[in-house]
Amino acid sequence: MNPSAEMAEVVPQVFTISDLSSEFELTTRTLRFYETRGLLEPSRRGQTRLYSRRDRARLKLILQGKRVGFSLADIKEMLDLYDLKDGKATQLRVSLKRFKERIGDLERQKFDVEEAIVDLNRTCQIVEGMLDPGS
Amino acid sequence: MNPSAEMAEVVPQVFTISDLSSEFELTTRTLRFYETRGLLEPSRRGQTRLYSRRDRARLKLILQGKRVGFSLADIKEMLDLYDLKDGKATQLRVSLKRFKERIGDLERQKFDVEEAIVDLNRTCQIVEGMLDPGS
DNA sequence: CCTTAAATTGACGTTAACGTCAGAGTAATA
DNA sequence: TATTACTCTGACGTTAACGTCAATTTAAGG
Repeated sequence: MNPSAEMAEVVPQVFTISDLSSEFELTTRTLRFYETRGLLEPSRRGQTRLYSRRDRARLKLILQGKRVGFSLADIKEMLDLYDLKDGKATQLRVSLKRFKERIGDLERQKFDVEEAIVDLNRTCQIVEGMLDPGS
Repeated sequence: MNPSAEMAEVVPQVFTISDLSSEFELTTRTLRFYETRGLLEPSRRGQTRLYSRRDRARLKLILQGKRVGFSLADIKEMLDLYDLKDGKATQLRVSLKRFKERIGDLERQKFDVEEAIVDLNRTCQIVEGMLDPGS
């Protein structure tokens, strides 16, 4: 009745919540939180969550998304898109569009940060001038 | 009894809350909020707030601080430092230190953003490869 | 003086992404 | 089997920087 999980399993096929939390340095609270937000849906053995390798892969995608600044809501939408197996190309195109938009945002962000740096450097020079004995 | 404010005042000496809110494109709520946080303390005519040119100057500093990413709490501390007239050089040195720390933060931020951009560009290329008719 | 426009305070709401208990059940180990 | 060690759910808390009423007061203009 359960063709998998009864053969040899040298490589972990399932993970507990603390396996994943320690592997990715997240709290268990975070993993459960992601679940309530629909980003993960591990199976259960009784009450206890069992994460599959697929769940783990999704988690990796989630963290990648976070690293580049997507919100959890954005990430969920994109993950959901990938789950729709049909029209895959369309889904990819949708995500691609999002990615490029995000790159645009990031570049604006970079610009702002650069401006702020210039600004602050200028201010520093002024202040240093005020502190400078020669004047 | 009031040596100023009774002579010629071609240049506005006082500002209402809406003067400042429209000049700097803030809501009046924001100005009152800054006051509750101790960033501003305009005088009153009855209940009504009257902002002096000095208040306006402080507001400018607040907005500059915000632009480069300081929190309101940071800004308050620095403004308070400037108000202590003695040991001015020391105060300046303190602020200067803050500024440089902030520049460090900003540079790290810039680095992260750049990394994210690279990351996303890589991902885009992969996805584009998947969409590309030529395998 | 009357009307309308502007100002006031206070209290509660918002958003994101979790943190922090609390109380209770369950799994692994000696 | 006892004792840890882990897990579960649910509810409320947190942080920043304001936004959004609501009920009143006050100011300005004709």
